[in-house]
Amino acid sequence: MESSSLQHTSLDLNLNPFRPMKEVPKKELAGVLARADDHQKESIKGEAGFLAEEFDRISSENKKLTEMLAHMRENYNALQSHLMDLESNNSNKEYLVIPRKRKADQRTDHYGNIGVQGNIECSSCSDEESCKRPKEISYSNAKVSRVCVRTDASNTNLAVKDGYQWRKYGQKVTRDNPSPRAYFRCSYAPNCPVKKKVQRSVEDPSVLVATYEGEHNHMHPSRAELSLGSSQCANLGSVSSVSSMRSSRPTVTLDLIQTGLSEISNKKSIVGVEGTTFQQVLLQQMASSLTRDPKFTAALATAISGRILDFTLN
DNA sequence: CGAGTTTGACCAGCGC
DNA sequence: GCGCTGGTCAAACTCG
Repeated sequence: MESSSLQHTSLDLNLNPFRPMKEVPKKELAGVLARADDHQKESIKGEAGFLAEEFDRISSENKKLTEMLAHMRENYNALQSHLMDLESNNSNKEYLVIPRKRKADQRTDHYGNIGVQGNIECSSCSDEESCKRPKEISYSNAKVSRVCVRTDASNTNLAVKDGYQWRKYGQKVTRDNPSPRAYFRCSYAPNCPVKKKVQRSVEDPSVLVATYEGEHNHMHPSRAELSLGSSQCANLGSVSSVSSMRSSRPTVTLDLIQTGLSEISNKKSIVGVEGTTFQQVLLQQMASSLTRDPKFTAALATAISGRILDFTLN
């Protein structure tokens, strides 16, 4: 995310009553007003006064909301810079929190692979007891990264397009999340040890959380295509390059609905895309919440009619 | 027919 | 030891 994504989020509702109205049929309104008698004019004026007050009140609310938004934006920028600092500090550390370590991860699977943590394989372990690891292990090669992908919540497909070729080998419903977790292996290269777990976020079912383990031992498919002259779309690159962090790692969110981009070349482009999509999502959410609010729509109708009355009475 | 997906069974680690 | 849980296997199935 980028601070620039929040630069243009003020609530400009175009409610300035003093703005010239080119689209109003003036002659038509003048004719209607001329036909009305004095009593009707009086009542219209009274109503117009009330509506003007109401409009002022709403305008001040709008101003307050705009100020609140600006304040939130400042807080967001401060948090963003703080996050960047933490991320840059963590990039020098290669400590990963391993929730569990199973013997199966060290054994050779039916693909002839060492487990995903093969580069930290427990060759020195003489027995089962000595193989037990502390929860926090220091090692430098194993990569664990997490990528969030925004998708349609109604879409049950757990596929996360990142340019690689994945083969699903299992699915499981976990305790902490009602949505199933899908397990994938990289099938682009026969001996690629990379595995991927995809599960919907508990907080937001429209977000798929993909956890990548290990490093690809082959060229990225898109680069292979690019080397052949195909430059149609860039890809995520090595997923490991997106993020390799601790358990408190920040995540990268791609909005595939908004952008239609399924593949992005690097972190920098992800940030850019996410900035614009974040702005779009924010605007959509604001618009939908406003249009769903009957008070707001009534106030909007009042303001519009106020403009018409201001024009006709002056 | 081969590659990929589904899904129930199985295995291993962990806590009690 | 037992039950719970996450991860993996593999037969059956689907699809192009």
